[in-house]
Amino acid sequence: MRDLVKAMKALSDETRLRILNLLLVRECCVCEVMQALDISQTRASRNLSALYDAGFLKLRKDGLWSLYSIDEEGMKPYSADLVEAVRKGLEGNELVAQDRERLKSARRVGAGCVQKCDK
Amino acid sequence: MRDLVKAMKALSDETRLRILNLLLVRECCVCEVMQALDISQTRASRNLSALYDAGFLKLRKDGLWSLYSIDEEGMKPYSADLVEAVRKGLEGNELVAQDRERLKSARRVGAGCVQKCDK
DNA sequence: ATGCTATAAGCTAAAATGCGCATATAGGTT
DNA sequence: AACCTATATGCGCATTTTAGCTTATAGCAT
Repeated sequence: MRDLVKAMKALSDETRLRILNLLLVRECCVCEVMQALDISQTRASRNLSALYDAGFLKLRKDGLWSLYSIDEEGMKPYSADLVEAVRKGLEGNELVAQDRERLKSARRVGAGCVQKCDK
Repeated sequence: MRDLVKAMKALSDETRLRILNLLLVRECCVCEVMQALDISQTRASRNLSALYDAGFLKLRKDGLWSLYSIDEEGMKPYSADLVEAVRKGLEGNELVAQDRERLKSARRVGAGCVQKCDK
């Protein structure tokens, strides 16, 4: 029950739903999320952590980068249903479409991305 | 998006998950929920309203009683998925099993139920 | 009409949450 | 070594949420 409530809480925030939407496209590092959603580093990192703690994401380190992606295999069965419901619920939404669009031009290789992008 | 967040928020609370669990068994009035979960009238009423506002429930009035039930037909497709995920997520949980058990002895016909049960 | 009952709603305090600022950590480069 | 960069975290504050107490509303009975 505790875990279920935690999972639901993780999904009951617009920023985190937008992040999940990005990760439904592909694995992302924190600074790509910052760029695509146009949010601060703190905000991106904290909300990614929340989704991770709730069991939706897995984390892979590559040098300086933390690469988050949806943990298809590892997550609980009901969590997979929740992700599917989110996917359905976000379908046709204007904002998340823009986020996906911006993700295309987001770059992991940017020098000083964090300092430039943070607000 | 707003609606999806609202739906998730509605499900990100233990009391409301327990209420949903009761309604998965059958239609309930507020005072049956009070009895089954052993919670106050205010708490039962407020949390039922939250689930209703989020689009999960329908309401039927019968004299003094407000009868809430899961709005299978009326709810959005993704909401049905969410309810299914909750059902799965609560499976085997001790507390919700007890709640279901207590629901069996909860009575809508009790005289002065609210005054007696409230805490 | 009055009285009783089930539910809803206003007000309030307590608790939880979100996020910015600053700082810490850790991997990379020179 | 010193320095830069991506990410994580402690702290504080503002906002939101929860739930109790009280009161209001509305249906039923007498």
